[in-house]
Amino acid sequence: MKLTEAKYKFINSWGNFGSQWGINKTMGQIHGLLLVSEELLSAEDIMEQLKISRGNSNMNLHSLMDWGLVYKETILGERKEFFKAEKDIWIVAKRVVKIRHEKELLPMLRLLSEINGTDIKSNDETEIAQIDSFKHTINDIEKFAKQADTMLTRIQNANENWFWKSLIKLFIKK
Amino acid sequence: MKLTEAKYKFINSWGNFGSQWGINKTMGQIHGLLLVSEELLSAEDIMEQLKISRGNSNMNLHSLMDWGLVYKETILGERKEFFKAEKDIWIVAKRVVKIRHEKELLPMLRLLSEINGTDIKSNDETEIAQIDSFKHTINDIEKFAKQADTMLTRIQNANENWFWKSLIKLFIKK
DNA sequence: ATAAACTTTCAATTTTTTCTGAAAGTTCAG
DNA sequence: CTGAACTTTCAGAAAAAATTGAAAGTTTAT
Repeated sequence: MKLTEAKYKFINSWGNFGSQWGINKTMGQIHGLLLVSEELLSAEDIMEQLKISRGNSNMNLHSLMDWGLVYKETILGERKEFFKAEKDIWIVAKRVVKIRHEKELLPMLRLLSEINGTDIKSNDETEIAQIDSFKHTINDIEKFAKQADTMLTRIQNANENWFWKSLIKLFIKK
Repeated sequence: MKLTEAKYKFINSWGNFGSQWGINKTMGQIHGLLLVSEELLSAEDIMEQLKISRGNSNMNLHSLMDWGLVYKETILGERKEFFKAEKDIWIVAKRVVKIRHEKELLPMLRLLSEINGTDIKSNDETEIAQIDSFKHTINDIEKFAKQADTMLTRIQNANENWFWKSLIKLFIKK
């Protein structure tokens, strides 16, 4: 296989992969391209290599920077901005987990706790009978969500080697 | 708060939540509705309550069944099909993890191993210098993906209480 | 102060995804 | 059989998401 071909395959696959993780396809492709590029790339390089427009390139680079997956760098004497990817996959995963935690789990937790904290009333006979079961369901979900929340928070501060080693030990000891 | 209002809020939020987990909004809403309904619901009930079309209701119920999140039931003497949700959130989470594992991680693993298993060649001087670094990157990613794969596979067989208890212990002992 | 080099923005367009609803298909009681 | 009750399908419509590209904005060297 040619290097170019391998890179191309990887970049595309990384794009699809990303699009299932709340990162759109182009965003994933840009990250993929930067992952397999040793050199820094400019917005223009990216436009050319991925055949995308200036605006698209710019917008997604900024999203990637917001997510903390890509960094901006300057080369002395050059006017342009250059970019490089975070290549430590553990860090990449932690960043993705962090963002999704904030964007998805926290709002859900807020809602669940709001529902659980409110008195639920009804005038209708049939409905009154259902209140208990409803509260029970919501409560179960909240418990689960809280466990997940604790977990995700802790992963933020975990060290990779320790994390995998411990997890594997955990599952083996079973 | 009225029960109806609380349910409505939950269903909507569950829909949005789902749409970030590879489950489209309506699919999430149907699951949410079934989660907070004690009784079995028919496709028609769902259409009415969520104000969606027959086709939409049918299609998404089938997707939910494919995911293993909803079951079909029959009521003796009734011609219609009725549905109920899997209410054990641990099972729900495991099912979602399983599907995403298969749909997302496995294809990525296949690609990575393909790339890692192939000899990468090039005629271009500059490219030759890059091959090592490329292989290194892909290899790192593959290692990570394999760890995740092992983990996810094991979660499939884990028992909820044991899982959370062990994980929490793990993070505290740190 | 100017212009070249570069970045950002955003309305309009394109692409992708989801939804509708009517028609076709199935099942079953009589 | 027949037709009523119910389910499935799918082409077209609608909605949502992503992309373009040109214009506006910024920065820097001179």
